[in-house]
Amino acid sequence: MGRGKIEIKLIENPTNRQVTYSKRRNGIFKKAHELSVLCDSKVSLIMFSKNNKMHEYISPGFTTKKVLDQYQKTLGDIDLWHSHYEKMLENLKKLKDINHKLRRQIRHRIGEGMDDDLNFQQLRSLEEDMVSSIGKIRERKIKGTKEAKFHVIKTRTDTCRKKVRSLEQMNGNLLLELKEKCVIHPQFLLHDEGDPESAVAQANGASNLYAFCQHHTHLNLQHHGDDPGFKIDDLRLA
Amino acid sequence: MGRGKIEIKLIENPTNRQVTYSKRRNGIFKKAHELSVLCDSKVSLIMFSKNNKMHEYISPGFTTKKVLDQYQKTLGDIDLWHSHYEKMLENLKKLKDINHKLRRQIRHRIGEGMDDDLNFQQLRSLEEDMVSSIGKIRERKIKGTKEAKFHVIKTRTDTCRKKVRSLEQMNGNLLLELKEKCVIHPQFLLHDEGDPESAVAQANGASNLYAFCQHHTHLNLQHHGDDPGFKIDDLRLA
DNA sequence: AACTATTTATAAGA
DNA sequence: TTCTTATAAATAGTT
Repeated sequence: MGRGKIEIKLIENPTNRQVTYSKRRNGIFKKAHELSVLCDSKVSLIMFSKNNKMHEYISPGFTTKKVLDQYQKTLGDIDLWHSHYEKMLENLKKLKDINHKLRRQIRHRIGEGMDDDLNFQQLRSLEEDMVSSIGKIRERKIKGTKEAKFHVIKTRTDTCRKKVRSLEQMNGNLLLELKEKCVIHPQFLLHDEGDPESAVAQANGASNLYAFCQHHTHLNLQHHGDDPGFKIDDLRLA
Repeated sequence: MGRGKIEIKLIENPTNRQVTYSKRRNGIFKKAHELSVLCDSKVSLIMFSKNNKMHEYISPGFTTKKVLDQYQKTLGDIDLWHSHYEKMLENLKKLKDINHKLRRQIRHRIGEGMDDDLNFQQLRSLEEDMVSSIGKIRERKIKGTKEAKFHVIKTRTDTCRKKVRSLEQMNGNLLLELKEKCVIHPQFLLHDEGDPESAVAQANGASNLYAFCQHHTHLNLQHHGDDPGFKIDDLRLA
């Protein structure tokens, strides 16, 4: 309807297209409104232009939320996010349930909340169970003590060894110094020589000490924060 | 546009209205489609007639879910169910967290999972705590035993009393029978009379027995299923 | 559902 | 964007 008839296909000229979009949009909105008045019907009209600008018409006394609700209803609750939402509700309920049970269990184990819901047999079994648990904890405690003692001893031993090595190296250095002096003053050459193994041991000692330092210098923290184990994305709409 | 001009107001005649609804609806759908083709725009058109029949137009390559998503986006995620949904996600996460912690606590209390995450001090405190808890459980067990014994005694006493009452009533009945016989054979009238209190006691005994029966007959189960403590409606869209 | 006299929407131009 | 206007399209009332 206009000066000339047009084919219904994409309008290539952007300006022209924009003008047509604007005019026809208003036309549709007007007609949508007329329909909702004439026939008392509810209309929801949402449009996005090519540049993603949104325009909306909604019948008076109606809301987009109502439209969506009724839309769900009409389609029998099978579509869109509804089933997803239901699953989430279920999940929530289950978690609450589990939570409740866990809390109850703990209450019993700390000797509370047994007045209403535990019979004698259950109390006896709980007691037995806890006695055994305490046993495990004590074992663990003892094991922990032993390990701690062992650690102390091991640390002491290590420290001792380090001192020995350090002293050995020092010894080696002194020996070398001594040798140099002997070159200058050959008269000292008679002392502390003729034991090649000693020199080897000293060299190894120094080498080991160096290795030890390297080892500690290159230690890095490998722990990278906490992992919540829960991705919000997992529960978003797919 | 038509044979005559019409005012834009509700069409009272239902048939007429239905026809107009149908015609104009098609007109709008056609225009919506033309717009989406001519201007490459996305259109979502949802209508409900007065009798709640739904009709929908959606641009090709578009879905109602996409419309909704884009709608949310455009309105800045502030509207509709989105915030509600986010709250639910948060809730879910919190519950999972709490659950995790509770499980850990229980693991510790049954003497498991202590290798990585409990130091000696914590183990000692846990042990102390559990010893005290066992104390409470034992107390409770003893109390339970006493109550059980008391219950046995009480039951025995009650049974005994019931027997007494039953015998008293029987006695009363026999006495009445005896009196009747005395009317017929007055020669027996000399035995077992002249003690009015005895008759009163017997009458009371019988009355009590009746009351007891009534009491038990009218006992009803007052427990009405389980209450999940969780209303799905609470979490629906308001 | 089809027809058609009329009204309405709008394409092109300003 | 808005106004104008010739013309296409939609549709109210009728059959």
